[in-house]
Amino acid sequence: MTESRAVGTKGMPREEREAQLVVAGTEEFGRAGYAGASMVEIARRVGVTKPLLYQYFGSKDGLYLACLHRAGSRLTEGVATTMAEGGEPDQMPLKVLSAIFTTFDHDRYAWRLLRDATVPATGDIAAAAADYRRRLDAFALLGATQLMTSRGLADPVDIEAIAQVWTGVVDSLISWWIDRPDEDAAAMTARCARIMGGLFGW
Amino acid sequence: MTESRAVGTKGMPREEREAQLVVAGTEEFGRAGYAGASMVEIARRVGVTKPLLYQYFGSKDGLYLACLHRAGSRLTEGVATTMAEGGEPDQMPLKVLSAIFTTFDHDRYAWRLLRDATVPATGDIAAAAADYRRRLDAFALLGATQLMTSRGLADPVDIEAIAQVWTGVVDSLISWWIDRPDEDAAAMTARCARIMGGLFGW
DNA sequence: ATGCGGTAACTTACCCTAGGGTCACTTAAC
DNA sequence: GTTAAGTGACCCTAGGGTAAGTTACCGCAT
Repeated sequence: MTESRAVGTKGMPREEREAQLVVAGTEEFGRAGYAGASMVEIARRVGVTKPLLYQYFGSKDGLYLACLHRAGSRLTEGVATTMAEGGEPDQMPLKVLSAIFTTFDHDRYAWRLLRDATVPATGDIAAAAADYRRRLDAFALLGATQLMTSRGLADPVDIEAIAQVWTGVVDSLISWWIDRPDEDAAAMTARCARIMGGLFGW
Repeated sequence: MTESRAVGTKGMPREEREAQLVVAGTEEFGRAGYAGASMVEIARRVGVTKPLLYQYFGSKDGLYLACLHRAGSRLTEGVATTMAEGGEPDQMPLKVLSAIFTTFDHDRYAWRLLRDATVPATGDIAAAAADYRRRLDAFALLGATQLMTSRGLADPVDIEAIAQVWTGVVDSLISWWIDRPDEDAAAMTARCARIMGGLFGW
């Protein structure tokens, strides 16, 4: 903890402090949601006061957007890379999960920012989050289509539903993981492999 | 809508008005979360003002608890009844889904109250919600255990994870359903049957 | 080496509004 | 005329947002 420094201490360069604040913000927004999170609490976590937070990010929305863009871009890039590698449709879900777990091992709340229901219904945040969700949903839809056509189930609305359920599965796996900090990405991936094997009879 | 009545109109009996307010509250809390929902907005939906809401429910927490208890008891009772009927482990998930869809066809937001991350971390609401979740999780755990032991997968931690994923699946199905008001409970159940058939190769 | 400005990091103390919560009152119905 | 349904107008606090100042560091000229 940066702590008990005298007033006016220079502290650390802006870039580094911003990174700290984005990490703290991601955790707090992820935990309590946009509406439930408090700016002073986020500042306090880093050992700094609110005005600095506002100087760097302008507003609560500004901070949220910074957190959201970091989470969203890392997520979409990671998933895009994994999907681009291709492979058996049956194997894709596990590969994608593995990529997500590895990327967010030390940042487990990030995923939740894209699916926070408490952000204002209109505005920059809603638009940005919807955009990231749209991109991820497109991947999910692609994966679901490949998986289902390989099994002769082709109703497009069913496939939409499957894609959404898939994101819900990721959601709940991450929530479960958040509550078990000792389980690392590799263990989590292995667990999912085992579970899917058992459930789908592979 | 009860609308444009003159001031001081007797209106309707308390019981009926309370029921309306609980319905409106459930929708608003479900949509925006505890932290994001506004009491005046909930009153406005019913065509009434805030003081009446407070006279009947005492506080925001009081209203939330009323909504939560209605949702939670209906849910746990419905699931308990369905689980008590017994049947093939493979068939239970669909039976439970069917019960949930039927019970909440006209009250689709109710499910979300049990899983709202924006309620204060301590206090009556958190305790009550945790209790309902605990009961539902126990059913999920039971179902997951039966399903998995029938397939020779017995790691208890894996089963915990499966149970949690199951609740996440319900969550995302309901979210998907909320966005498609024309799909009724029967259609939703049929869709799930089709999807599970395709995915699990039944 | 020292003093001295400029700048960047950071704070204290404040403003302002949204929204939770209350009071005193009005009117319809029996 | 008593009671229950309902209201307009208010209070108060939490929390988003800001203004003005304080201190440390760095580069530089002497």
